Amino acid sequence: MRKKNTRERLIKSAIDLMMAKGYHAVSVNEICYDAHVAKGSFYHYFPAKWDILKEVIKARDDFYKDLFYRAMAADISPLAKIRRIFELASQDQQSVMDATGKVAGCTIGNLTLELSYADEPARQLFQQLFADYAAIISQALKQSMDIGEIPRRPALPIAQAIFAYLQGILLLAKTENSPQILEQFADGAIMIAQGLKAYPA
Amino acid sequence: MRKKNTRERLIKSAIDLMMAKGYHAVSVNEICYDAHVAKGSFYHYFPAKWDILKEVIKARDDFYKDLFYRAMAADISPLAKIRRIFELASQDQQSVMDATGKVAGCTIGNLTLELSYADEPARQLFQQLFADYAAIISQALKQSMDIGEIPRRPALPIAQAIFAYLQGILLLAKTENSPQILEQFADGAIMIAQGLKAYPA
DNA sequence: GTAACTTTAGACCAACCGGTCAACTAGTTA
DNA sequence: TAACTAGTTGACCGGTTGGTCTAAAGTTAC
Repeated sequence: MRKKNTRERLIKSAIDLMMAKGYHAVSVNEICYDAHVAKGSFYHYFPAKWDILKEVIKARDDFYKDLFYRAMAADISPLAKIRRIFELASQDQQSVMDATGKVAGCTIGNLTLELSYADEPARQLFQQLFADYAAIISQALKQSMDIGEIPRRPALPIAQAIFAYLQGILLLAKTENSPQILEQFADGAIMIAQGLKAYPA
Repeated sequence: MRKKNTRERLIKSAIDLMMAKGYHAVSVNEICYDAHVAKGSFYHYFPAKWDILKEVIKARDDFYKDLFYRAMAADISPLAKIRRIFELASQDQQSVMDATGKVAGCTIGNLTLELSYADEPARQLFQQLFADYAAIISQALKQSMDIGEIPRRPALPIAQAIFAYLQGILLLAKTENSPQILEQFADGAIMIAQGLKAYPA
């Protein structure tokens, strides 16, 4: 048969389903049904279920990195860029909610919680991704220090704290099923940026 | 036969396993095996798997509420009480790590992410629990305002932000597999307490 | 036209899932 | 001691899981 976009459709279905329900709660059959693909085709493209999970993580990571970089590229003050991350995340959650009726939270964070206890390789992968996001935030913090917007001090731990705060607010938005919460609580990140000292070495 | 502590053993095993692996990833068989109980006995005490999950949530909620109240009861400044929550959480994660080699994170937060998308009653339960924790933190914030430690303003949203931050830091501690992170980043909560304004009504 | 190769299809597999059930055991009461 | 009851057991149920496999269909090259 024609070598159509079967693989892409499978990945798209896997993304949609795993964003909503996580990894274990989504079955291979379910992905295949959603993508209108037979099971044999699934295993033609992916050696195991784990392999499509990697694609899901990659796709979501790309999406979030783009979101972060969009915030960084805005022509606003460095601190406002950090606030912008929360605003863009709020819009993202709003669009998911419009489509599904539910706030899904951050797929990366969700999968981290689900997998990183039992699956050490997965934990290390997520650790790396977290470090990437913190590094992006760290850039904005350094810019902010350069222009005297906030006091100069080690930026990375502050960036980690802000990213953790973002994840916590995403969890809150999920339990409240309210995307606006991300905007409402964005100021917390600014407070951390302004006030948090580096943690003791 | 003797009406021993079968029920309690099942609950204990369920707590241990679900703290580590979540809900879906733990099977009834696994709980029974761990508790040295036959499957029939499980369903003698619990109508369904969901019912033992409720016991797990209740037990962990009791534990965390006790942790929060211990922090509140300490003879220290209100802001220091909030910091104390992070210290106690750090000790808790450390003890879990000593026993299992892994940081488990907050069971309530973990189960929230796993269940609250597909299971609306569960989501509402977690929403209530979150509100309870925020209410406790809110008390400390009000005390802090009373003594002029922080500026007076609506306490509840600030408490919500601090609780969200705690959850985010717990996620970070889990990905880094490092309990100390909770202490290292406790200051972020103080920054939120000092600086965050109430969100727009 | 046909050979070689890729893609698709779904029946099939052992293992496991949550849950049921009838038989059985032990302690309590009469 | 006989009846009753609470507690225990594991075989068993239909359904689903992740994953396999063979055969057919589509595509390409000669």
